[in-house]
Amino acid sequence: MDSPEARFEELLLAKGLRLTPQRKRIMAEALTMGGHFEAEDLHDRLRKKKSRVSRASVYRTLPLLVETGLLREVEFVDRHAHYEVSAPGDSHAHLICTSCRAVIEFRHASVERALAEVARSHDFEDVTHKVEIVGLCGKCRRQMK
Amino acid sequence: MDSPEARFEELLLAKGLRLTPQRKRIMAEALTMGGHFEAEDLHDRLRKKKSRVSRASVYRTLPLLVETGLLREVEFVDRHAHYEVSAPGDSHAHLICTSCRAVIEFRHASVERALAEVARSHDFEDVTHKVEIVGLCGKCRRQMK
DNA sequence: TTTCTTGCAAACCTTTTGCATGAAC
DNA sequence: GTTCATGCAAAAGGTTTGCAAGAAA
Repeated sequence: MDSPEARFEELLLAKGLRLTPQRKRIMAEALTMGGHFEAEDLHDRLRKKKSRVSRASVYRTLPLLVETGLLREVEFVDRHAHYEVSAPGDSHAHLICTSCRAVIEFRHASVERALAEVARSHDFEDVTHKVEIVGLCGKCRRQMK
Repeated sequence: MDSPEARFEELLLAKGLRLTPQRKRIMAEALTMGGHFEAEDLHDRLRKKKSRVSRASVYRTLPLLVETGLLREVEFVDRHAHYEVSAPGDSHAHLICTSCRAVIEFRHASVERALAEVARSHDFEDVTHKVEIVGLCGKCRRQMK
């Protein structure tokens, strides 16, 4: 597997796009973001570093990073985009508590296996998938009683 | 299982809310929507029927219908809410083609089973879950080559 | 030099909200 | 009568876009 930089460059090349300092900075910073983040978080971090990149460029670059596979879009309870760094082979999903808003990651081979089977049986190429269980965590459930 | 009307009334009662003509109309119309729809679609249909209900009331009522279990929120590729009528026990998920935007429903018992197991093992109550496979359908994949 | 990219600010679009009026209970 | 809901229009808030200036190839 190539380095992130190389993969990003490759995608840009393939699309006839240019490798600009802004895109480099956005990519580099995105890869250092831990956990989930949104466009605004990334833009803030860049601004604090005096890495002058416009909000528009951040918004324009994020989809490219997703396309490259360096980021993944996650979390759909909110109505705006959330991202996380995408470690290949490290697919996971989220349990979201509607009461305390906790987000618990989970990994479960049999979910993955079942989804792979679904994609195969529908002649569908699974580029990415999103799995989210929305409900109540044990703590909140107990507090309600 | 009670009728939709009864279930909705029950929820309103439980929350100290009122059964208004607007809420009734919105519920009735929502249940006749086939496939996926958005708030605006529902509002349009009501307007065409000269069923005067404000957009605000539609937006305020949709979450109540989801809470009642009459509707389900689906589809998260777009950034705004999509709904579908929720037939109990008829949980299903979606394959979404990023090229032709086709949305294919699928049902797969082993996905359901795996998710139930995940919820159980995390002491989590699964109120609803969302499963979406994003990628390329067979037709688009072949056209690309 | 051509084409793509940036940054800015304005536009967009869905959703939410404040407020006065009106209706359910 | 109280409390809640409605409708309107305005605000909100994330995201997109038109455009002129500037940079990559």
